[in-house]
Amino acid sequence: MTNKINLNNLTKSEEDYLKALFQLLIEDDSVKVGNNQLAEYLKVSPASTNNMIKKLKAKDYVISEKYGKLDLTEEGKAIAVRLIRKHRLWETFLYNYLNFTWDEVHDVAEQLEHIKSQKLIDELDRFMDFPKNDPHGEIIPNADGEYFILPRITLSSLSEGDVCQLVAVDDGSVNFLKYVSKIGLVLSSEIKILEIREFDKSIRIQFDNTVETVTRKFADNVFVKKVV
Amino acid sequence: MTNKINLNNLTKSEEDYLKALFQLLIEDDSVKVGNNQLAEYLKVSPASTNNMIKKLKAKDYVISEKYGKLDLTEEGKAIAVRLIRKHRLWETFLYNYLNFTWDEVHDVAEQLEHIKSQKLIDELDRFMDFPKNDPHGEIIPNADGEYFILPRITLSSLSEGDVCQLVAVDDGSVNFLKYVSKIGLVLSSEIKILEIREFDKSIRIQFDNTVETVTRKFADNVFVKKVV
DNA sequence: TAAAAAAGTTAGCTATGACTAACAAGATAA
DNA sequence: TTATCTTGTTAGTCATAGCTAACTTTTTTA
Ligand SMILES: [Mn+2]
Ligand SMILES: [Mn+2]
Ligand SMILES: [Mn+2]
Ligand SMILES: [Mn+2]
Repeated sequence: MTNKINLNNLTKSEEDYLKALFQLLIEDDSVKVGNNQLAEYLKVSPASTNNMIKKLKAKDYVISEKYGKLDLTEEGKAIAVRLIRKHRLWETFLYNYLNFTWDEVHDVAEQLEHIKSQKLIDELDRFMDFPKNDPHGEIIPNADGEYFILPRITLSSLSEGDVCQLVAVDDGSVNFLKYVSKIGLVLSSEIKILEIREFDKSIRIQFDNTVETVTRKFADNVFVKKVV
Repeated sequence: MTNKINLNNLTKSEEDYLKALFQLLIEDDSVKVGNNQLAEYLKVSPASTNNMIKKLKAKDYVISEKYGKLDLTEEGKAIAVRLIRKHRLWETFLYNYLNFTWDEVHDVAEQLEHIKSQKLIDELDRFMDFPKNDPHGEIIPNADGEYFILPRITLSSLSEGDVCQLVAVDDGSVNFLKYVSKIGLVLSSEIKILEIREFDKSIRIQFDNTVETVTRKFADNVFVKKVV
């Protein structure tokens, strides 16, 4: 009787629900996650999530009381972290070896993360010499299933005159990523906040001798660490 | 209106059926393929294949008359060939870059061949510098969808005294492939037929200073070209 | 604190892709 | 040529995973 978690008898859907719940639980730190919120995140109906949550509770991956909020068991979390590890390793492979761009990697990694083979992911990791971060700057969970969150704040939380360094970008929107690339921002870019316009909260930033004005919504998706 | 075939709206099952039918049609050259034969090959019930064939006929990938034999349309064939291309490119990647063994690649490639991304497969091909053969010796169909069959005969078809070179092995059985590796046979091995025992058709062969006796069944799965 | 809104649940439907059991058509053999 | 076997088809069932519509519970607001 080993202690190893069996990742191999979950459907693609079950995996996606566990990963989504994990991501909602860490995003809104300590804020409870509800059924409808999960439904909206996954773009399915509340009836669908309610149904799946029942199944995942029966399998001891999810905990919740009737009409109550959702939580993951340790096993549920472990499965989610392994999926995130696979997702980010594949994104790194596509980006570093197969000429995929920032905005192209996510959708294909969404498919590749469900391939069932422990050896495949171990060897991919070794082949790339155990990368630490994915192309969007996020930390890749290690083989032991340890999940670390990059210390970061959003660009929108800074004040005029602050200087920061780009550490990660949200990879949820292709259009956003194309936009980031187009204006020339890359990981580690040093960004100075020139001006925050009170009227619409738009922000004038400077980096690499470029000056751009970006919206608050844009700045919410850019993660930085403060330098000055 | 382009001439391109849309590979992206087929389910995994539909793809597997088209590929299976293609492989049966080229294996038993010109011999007709029936519903039950396809069912046995795919290890599903005849009712299941009958059902799927109806769907594939409606989509114009398969041709057949009621109670008649099965055939693929040009479009059906093109989809099958593209799947085989993906399968063999992934096997090559796993074998050449990720330390997978001969017998390990097939099952994972069965999953990877269904990932939907044209760029992924084009770039994987380029990354490996356009390999011509997969790890079992089979020819990888090119990007234009051309399918070539390796000129070959089975080891079992040779006579005493013949000398041949191993060009491919059947990749259907893990146990068979492990056995081939264990006795030391590799692609391009030069094999001499020392003796064919009439009693049970077992064959004594010699290669690289090794002498082995193999069964007829084994020799049926070893593909060679005659040297002498 | 009662009404309204939001959140969660249930019932019943659909599609896909398996299955078994019963049946029909075609091929083979006596 | 008729009986038998093989092959193919159909009907009906199940599991998975979606959906809508109706309902219940909880939370918020007036
Ligand atoms: Mn991603
Ligand atoms: Mn996914
Ligand atoms: Mn194979
Ligand atoms: Mn397949």
